Amino acid sequence: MALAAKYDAKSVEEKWYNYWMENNYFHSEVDEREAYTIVIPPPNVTGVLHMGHMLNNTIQDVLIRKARLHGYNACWVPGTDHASIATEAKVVAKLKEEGIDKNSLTREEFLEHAWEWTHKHGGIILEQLKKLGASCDWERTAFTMDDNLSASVIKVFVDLYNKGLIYRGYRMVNWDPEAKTTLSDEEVIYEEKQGNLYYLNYKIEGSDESLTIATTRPETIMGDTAICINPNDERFINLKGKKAIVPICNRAIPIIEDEYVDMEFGTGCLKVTPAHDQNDKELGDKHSLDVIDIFNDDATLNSFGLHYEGKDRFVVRKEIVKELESIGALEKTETHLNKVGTSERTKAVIEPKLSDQWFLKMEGLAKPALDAVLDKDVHLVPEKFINTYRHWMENVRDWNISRQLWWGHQIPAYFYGNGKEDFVVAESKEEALLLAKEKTGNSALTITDLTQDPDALDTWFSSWLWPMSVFNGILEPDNKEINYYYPTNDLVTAPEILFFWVARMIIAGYEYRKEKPFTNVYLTGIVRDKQRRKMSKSLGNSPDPLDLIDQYGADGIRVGMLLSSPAGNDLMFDEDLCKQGSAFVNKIFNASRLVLGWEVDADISQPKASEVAVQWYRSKFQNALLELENNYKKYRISDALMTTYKLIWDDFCGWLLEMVKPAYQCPIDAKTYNEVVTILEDNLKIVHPFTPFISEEIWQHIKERTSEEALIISSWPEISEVDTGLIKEFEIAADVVSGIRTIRKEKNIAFKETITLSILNHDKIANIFDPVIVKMGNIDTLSYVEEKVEGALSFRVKSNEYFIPISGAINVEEEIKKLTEELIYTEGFLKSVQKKLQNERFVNNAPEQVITNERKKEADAEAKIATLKSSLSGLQGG
RNA sequence: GGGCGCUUAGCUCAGUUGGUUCAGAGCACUUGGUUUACACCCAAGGGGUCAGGGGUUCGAAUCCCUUAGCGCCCACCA
Repeated sequence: MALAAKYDAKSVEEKWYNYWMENNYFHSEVDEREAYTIVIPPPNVTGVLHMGHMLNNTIQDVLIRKARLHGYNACWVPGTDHASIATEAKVVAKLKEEGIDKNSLTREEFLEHAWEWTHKHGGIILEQLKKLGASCDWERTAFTMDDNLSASVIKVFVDLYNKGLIYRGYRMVNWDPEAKTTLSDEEVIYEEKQGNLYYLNYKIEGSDESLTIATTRPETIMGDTAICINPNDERFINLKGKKAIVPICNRAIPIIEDEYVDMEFGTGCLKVTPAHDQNDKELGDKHSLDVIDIFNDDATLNSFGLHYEGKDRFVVRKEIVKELESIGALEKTETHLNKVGTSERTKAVIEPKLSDQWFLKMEGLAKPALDAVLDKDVHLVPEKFINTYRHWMENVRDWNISRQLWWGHQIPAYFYGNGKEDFVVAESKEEALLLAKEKTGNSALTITDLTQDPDALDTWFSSWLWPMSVFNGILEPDNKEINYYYPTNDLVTAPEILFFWVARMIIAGYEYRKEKPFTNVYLTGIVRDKQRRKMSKSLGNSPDPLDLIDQYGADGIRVGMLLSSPAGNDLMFDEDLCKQGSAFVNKIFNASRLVLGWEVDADISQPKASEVAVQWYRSKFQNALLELENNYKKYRISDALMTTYKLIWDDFCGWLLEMVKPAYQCPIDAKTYNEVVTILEDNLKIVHPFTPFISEEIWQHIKERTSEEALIISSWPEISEVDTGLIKEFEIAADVVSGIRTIRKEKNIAFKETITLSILNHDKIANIFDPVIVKMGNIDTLSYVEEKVEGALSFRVKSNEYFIPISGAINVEEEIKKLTEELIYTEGFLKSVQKKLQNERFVNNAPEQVITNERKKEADAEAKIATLKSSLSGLQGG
């Protein structure tokens, strides 16, 4: 069956994806081959594909397809993440639309809605990945809340608790009043915002004096439990030991002294609100101050807020400033730039809040994970991230792992009483009961006396186990899959989650398998638009990936995305890149159509030009294979693509096919045809990771193939020695062809018109590619001459001269001018080389190789100058 | 405030340990061509003081110092 006149990406892509699926090529089972494993960074279960996913997963697919071709047992494990806070927020919003308030539901009822939502929207993103061509082992699709993955999480929690690494603490945490949960430090984004610094007067108890403090948060004065000054501050000596009266609430609070206070900032007087500021909390602990929490969970004021009770903190801020002004307590207001923490998910301004939370001690755990990266046991690509990683790991703080959410893994802690320590941690409630009985000595306890901690675990507390839990390596640490697939090979992810996820996976890997989870971490950049803005839903500057696939084809997008995406550098996405990608696909298609459309005649012998052309291309191909190996080894995927692109576009299409192409409507000899088809097949193999669909399409068109012979499971071409001499010799021939084209253009000689070429060289050795020159230059006779050809146009390649006699007058003046320019340039060049060689210090210090090269350059230039001069004198004389 | 990185052609980027004509690639651009696979084509061509300044060296895009601009990470200054 001949190839269609036009390439139809859509039907071809669907056809081959189905074929691959039907034949189970993506599926991997443990066998005797070496494994090559990638676990997908699990996208949010209810998310949709965005450009970042496109880039990320294209790279993973390139790597996995290449590994598959290399004969590895390639396994790409797909899956999704329950994304506790993001998903819960979506479900809450959806319920709200239906007029249902989350608080009116029981946990069980809410979870039912959440599961319903998950089943409805979950996995959409995985279907989208199929459109991209992702060759994931779909039978292994995992979800962080699958039974065994959940059990793994619980088991790990219990284990870490028993090791004393998980503890419960009353701490200042980041509170998201919108989602009504705590956040880890990493989930808080600090933004610089223009705010105000308010100067407030506090009266001194029992006197007419007052002091002035500066604060950015006047609404928190109801929570003030002290004023703090620096003991060395002479301005305030008279205040020592006295008390100040908080305006509005008229409460007396002590004036304490601590060197923590910066005498230069504000007024040198600080109000202390231990319930709502980390530093104030520390001061409070140090000086045993009262703690007054004035906020409800939604950041409205509680009864301590007096007449502001029930109002939002920002409303109160405005109103209280007015009230303070009216009673003369507001000294002045200054604008002030400060960093405001906001929730990564809800964008709400974070409120520091004291509460009981679960923490994981990180310091000891982090050590092996830090060493692994520093020792390059785990290799970060690009390496610039090592520094960032080290900095974080050396300063790692305890991880707040509890969230006040329902959607997720419920913390396996069971309370049997109201005391702070009245709980046990166990994998099941039954087990918990036994432990509780043991701990309390109260054998009368029953299961109903136990209440499980309502909090859920941070999402990352499940994803940090991902490379192990997808192979069930936590529950069954010795199962054959985990032993076979782990450690995985490459992880491809965004630098944004280096700490959230990558670092923690390394930590978990060493803790639970005494081994790294992966060998290489390829960190992609952020996909931005042409104006360098991050692509985001809110900006509306992100194209819909599926629309792009419709328009340019999946192969086209894959190429487009990879054309400009060096590791760790952001990708400036431009749809023109996709155009270039689909143009490349089109080029492959048309070249194949040409080759496969040739009529073959077994009786014609192979032309010399074809024979040498094929030899040359094989060398170029080998050379490209070497380059590709190097590119892939360094994860320079864009470079690997460009190497392949140029090989196919320029060398294969531009040169090889033109050199072996038979005359119009003439058949091709069988030998050349077979060789070119084999070459085409090799090309398809190396381009397959980038453009899986078109390559499989052409591959299957070349001949009938069994399911064992599909391109996707064929083999990467073998590397053999490169004939660099052949490549160099060809370059000379190509230069000659180029010289001929230039003359044709200058003199307006149509390609159809044949010309005669005479070559004057000193050793008279014919270039093996002369037949190519004849064909590509449309030469009627090519001959070697001993003397210059009079009245002919000429050009030089290296020290050879090429003459093309032209009927009709040649412009002597013009020729002289051209030759003179060339002469001047060459002489200048020679001079600079000679200057170098005459420099004693150069000759003494430079390596021999460099000097030899310079001498060769000198000799070449001298020879060329001699040729040019004799040509010139010939012209001028005649 | 601390740390890290970046700045090379109109755009996106290469440029290994300083050394061949090293100032490159792709795209874009200009000019010309095309009934013979592809205008998603072919050929030829223009275009950069390698951010500025200083230094080391026989030799610097490459190493060192410095200035400017940009980006990222970390940090509790009210």
